[in-house]
Amino acid sequence: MPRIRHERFDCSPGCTVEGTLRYIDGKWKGVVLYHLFEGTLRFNEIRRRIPNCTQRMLTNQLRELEADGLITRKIYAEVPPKVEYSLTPRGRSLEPVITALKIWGDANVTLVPEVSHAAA
Amino acid sequence: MPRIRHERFDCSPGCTVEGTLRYIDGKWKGVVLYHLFEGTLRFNEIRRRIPNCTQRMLTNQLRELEADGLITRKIYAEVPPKVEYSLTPRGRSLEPVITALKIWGDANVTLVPEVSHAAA
DNA sequence: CATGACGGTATCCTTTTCGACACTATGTGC
DNA sequence: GCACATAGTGTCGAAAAGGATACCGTCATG
Repeated sequence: MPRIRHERFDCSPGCTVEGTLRYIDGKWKGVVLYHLFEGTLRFNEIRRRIPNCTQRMLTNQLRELEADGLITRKIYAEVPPKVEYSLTPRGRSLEPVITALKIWGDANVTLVPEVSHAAA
Repeated sequence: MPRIRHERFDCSPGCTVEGTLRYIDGKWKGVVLYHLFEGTLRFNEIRRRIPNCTQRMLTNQLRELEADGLITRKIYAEVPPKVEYSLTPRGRSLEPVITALKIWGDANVTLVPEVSHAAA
């Protein structure tokens, strides 16, 4: 959960940039959203796509995304539990943002093991 | 300084999304970059544009942006110190990303004082 | 002589984040 | 009767991020 970056987002024109970051910040939110653009996924399907994320962390990130109205959680009252996650329209509207992030990353981040101050 | 999100960015296709976030995460980096798109700015010019950011924090953010090769720092050996910050080409290449962030924020974040789990 | 502007540092402390690990319930397969 | 899969929750502790505050040197101005 990112800190509350500001109380209001009108302090300067660039503030809404931070406002958006508030939603997609959180160690795994970007990737989770990215995978949900493919379509609805079950909990463990997401887990398998993001192996480094612990179960607890994934739950947290999903809960925050849900609280922010970006995804919905659909529970099936079945015997082996089944929960499906999918994007809300609001979540889907983030697609250009995630795409921009991915394009830049593909061009500038690709397979860089240590990025600058990682050693500090 | 954001934690090292992954060691490598090839774990899944969405990973470069996180890779990009690594650069613009940090409480004030997004806004700093945003303001530098206007053009070169001196230290205190940036400060005045982001009043809620403490001097120490601003210094930190600028140093990290510099270490990541997104901005350059030009020191003039003058009597009242003068330091100018401007974007590198790499930093400027983030413009579509910041713009996407801003567009979404303007449409979805505008003037929301408390955003969801802020009270938690 | 004191104050302010400039561009920072250093130190301390609190809050947040995140990872490890254990634990839950139910039903199925072996 | 035991393990496994599902989708979680709870607790603990370390590390990182970030805020508050004080301090630095120099020159100009009042």
